[in-house]
Amino acid sequence: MVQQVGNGLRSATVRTRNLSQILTHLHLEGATTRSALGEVTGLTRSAVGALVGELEAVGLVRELPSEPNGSRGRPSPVVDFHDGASGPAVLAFEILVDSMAVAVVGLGCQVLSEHRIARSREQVSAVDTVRDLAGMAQRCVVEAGSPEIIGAGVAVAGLVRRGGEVAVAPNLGWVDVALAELLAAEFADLRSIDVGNEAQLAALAEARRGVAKGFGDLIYISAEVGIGGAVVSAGGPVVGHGGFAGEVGHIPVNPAGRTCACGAIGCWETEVGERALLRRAGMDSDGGRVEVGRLIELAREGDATASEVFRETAGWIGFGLAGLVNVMNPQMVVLGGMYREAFEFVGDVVVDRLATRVLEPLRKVLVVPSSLGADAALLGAAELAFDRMLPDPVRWRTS
Amino acid sequence: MVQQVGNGLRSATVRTRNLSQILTHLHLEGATTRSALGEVTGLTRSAVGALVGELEAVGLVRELPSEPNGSRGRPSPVVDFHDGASGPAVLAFEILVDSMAVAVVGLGCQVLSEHRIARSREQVSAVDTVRDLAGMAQRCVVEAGSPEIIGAGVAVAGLVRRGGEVAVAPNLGWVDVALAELLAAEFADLRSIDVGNEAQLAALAEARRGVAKGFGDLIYISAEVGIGGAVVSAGGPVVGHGGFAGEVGHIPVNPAGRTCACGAIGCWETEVGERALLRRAGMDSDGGRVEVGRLIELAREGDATASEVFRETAGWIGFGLAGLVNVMNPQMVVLGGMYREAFEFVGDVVVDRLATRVLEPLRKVLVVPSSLGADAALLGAAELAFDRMLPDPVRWRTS
DNA sequence: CGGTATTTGTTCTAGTCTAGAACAAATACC
DNA sequence: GGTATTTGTTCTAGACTAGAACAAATACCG
Repeated sequence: MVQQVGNGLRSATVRTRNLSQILTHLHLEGATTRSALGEVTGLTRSAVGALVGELEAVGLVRELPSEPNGSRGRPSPVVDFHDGASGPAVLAFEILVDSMAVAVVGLGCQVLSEHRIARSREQVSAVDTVRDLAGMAQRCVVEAGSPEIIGAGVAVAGLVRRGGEVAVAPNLGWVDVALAELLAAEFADLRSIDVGNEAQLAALAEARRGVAKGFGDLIYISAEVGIGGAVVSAGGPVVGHGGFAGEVGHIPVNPAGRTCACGAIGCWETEVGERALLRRAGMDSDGGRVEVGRLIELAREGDATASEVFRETAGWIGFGLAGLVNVMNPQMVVLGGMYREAFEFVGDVVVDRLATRVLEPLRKVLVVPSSLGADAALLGAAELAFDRMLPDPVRWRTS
Repeated sequence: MVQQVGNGLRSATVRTRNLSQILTHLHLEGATTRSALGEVTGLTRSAVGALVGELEAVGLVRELPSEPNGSRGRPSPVVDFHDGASGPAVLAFEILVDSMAVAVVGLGCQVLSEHRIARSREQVSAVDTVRDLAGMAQRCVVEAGSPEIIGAGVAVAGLVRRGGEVAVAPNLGWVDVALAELLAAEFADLRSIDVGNEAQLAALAEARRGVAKGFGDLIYISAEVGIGGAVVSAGGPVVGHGGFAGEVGHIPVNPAGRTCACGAIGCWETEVGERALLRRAGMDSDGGRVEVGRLIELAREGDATASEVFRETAGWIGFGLAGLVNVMNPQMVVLGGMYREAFEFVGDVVVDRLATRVLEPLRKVLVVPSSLGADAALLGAAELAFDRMLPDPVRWRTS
């Protein structure tokens, strides 16, 4: 246990934590009654009343008039967030290899507006990317009704340091990009800008609002141009010392395998990446998302070659996942990106492979497609932004 | 973030957390002054005085008279634990394939007495094992001066469920053993008995008191009969959904490899386990610890074959570790067991292999031998026991 | 339709716990 | 011996919730 200096508790801490617990519960679980909030927190009715009163006073929540609910006793009023632009919101940004997205998101992860654009895989500089995002963001904010923006989160396809710099994003052609600073220059009023890796943020979103909600231990596999991943353990992200955890594409799986783009031989990505899939199908390895879509369509049409390609690839997916499952002991593996699209052609083989390669006590692991799909990383970016405010919501709101 | 019901804070929580923070700090960092405890916690002198007073009143700490320390100002008294049997202690048990150990351990992980015995690899039943441990424990307690025993921790070479049952320990021949219950039957007065995997507990000990102290993200490799491992992330253990995380020996590294004892093909253990090492050296694969010791001696004497065997094996160690490092992004990898003994013959090659196979931003990872050595798991078991009491020490002490 | 039962909101006081001021004590320095 | 500095002790103020008492709002029952 890493101990932090200066963490002695005091009355003010009590208040702050209780306010945070109530707001966080509403953020994750949705509107609920004051009475239920008492049960959730274990606090008395008077304490909950005062805490909700304070959150309401600073405009973070609203109390709806109580209505009869068919049971005896005084009905309890419902505590909810404000609709739309009446409450605070965050900006969520997503920068992938062939697309960019911006959303304005309110508490409860209410998407107030969202814009997504495709772009070519030609590598665009960070400066140009941020300029484009700024334009999209302005339009998004206006379209959302110009809510108060309290922060921003950014999901990037690359390795992101804890401080928010993009150390390297090979498929974007970026090295040592201070992305948070570039965005801060465009959005001078933002109080916080946090940057994270897209797979880690997608995992965060699936754990809170997607297929993995309620699962404290999971692995998320992001299969876009590269193979990325993320681990959630005991409800929290495993980011590692530098923030770079999750590079599952570079797990060595075959000492006699192919040379990877990273320079090593036999990485998992050389067997299950987009290029590997297309190569195995005898298609243009550089065919990108379009060719992958074609392959999926061929498989849906019953094309034997396409089906066999997915079967073989699924074997390798299972091969690499077996190691991850043996090491991390997750409840669930969530497949995103192209393996979410192709889940029907790979799911069973992956499960079979895990059944033979994972130790028996660890074998009860669910393998599922992402439910948030293309929005996973964007919602994760929004959560990242909210996580700055939720620990001390009233202070954030009043300063 | 997984939210827990009933976690509202109140005045009593403030007191409990502050008492815990002080005692935990002393447990991990050793005796220090009241004034320094004020700096550590951020609390006022009067608050710290009252908290230390309460810990002293229940016999958990003692305040040594202050002495001039050469600087101006009133010297601050030192807060320390009681010596030896005057303070509370825990029982630490360790059950490996060819040895058993028991220790009596006081706060601050002061080993008051320790007994360790070798035993054959013939599989001994859990019931017989516990009976033997009970005898050892009684002798240990007496030898330690019969301190008050407040709990017990057990490190086992096997897969341990969160609830403390040994799901399977292949090398012990155990399946579904309720070890905590067996021990509870022998030690009716114990307030708690917690069981954990030996690699996870060794990692805990190294992170708190060993070579990895202060490192929040690390990987521990236990190389005994089998290859086990553990991950510590952000200062906390990664145990996974069922508590079974860390089975690094069964990471698949070679699809064309050998059949593992677990039934799969190409597991890491088939290339870096004890039997693999001995096989590669042309020795008796069942030669065990003695033959490994001989191989190390041969290498020390300059035997070219022995050195080459270690070099080749180190390549495989690095091959598998590269995946772990890419996924977990640790600051440090700690090698225990036989690779701690043989570190001088494997360390450099492991580092070289990581340098070529780990992504550049993740490459700054230290590879070091365990400093706690054979005691690591035992001390980890003691920490496990203390972790039951430390969150609410006064309640533990007075009820 | 009035009385009863139940559940929750509001008001208020009691209690816990630390913050911080004021003064005391114990040192080193001049 | 006086001054400066640091920390301990004592005490009151303030923050915050616990919980009692009463009020309000419902459903149920005869």
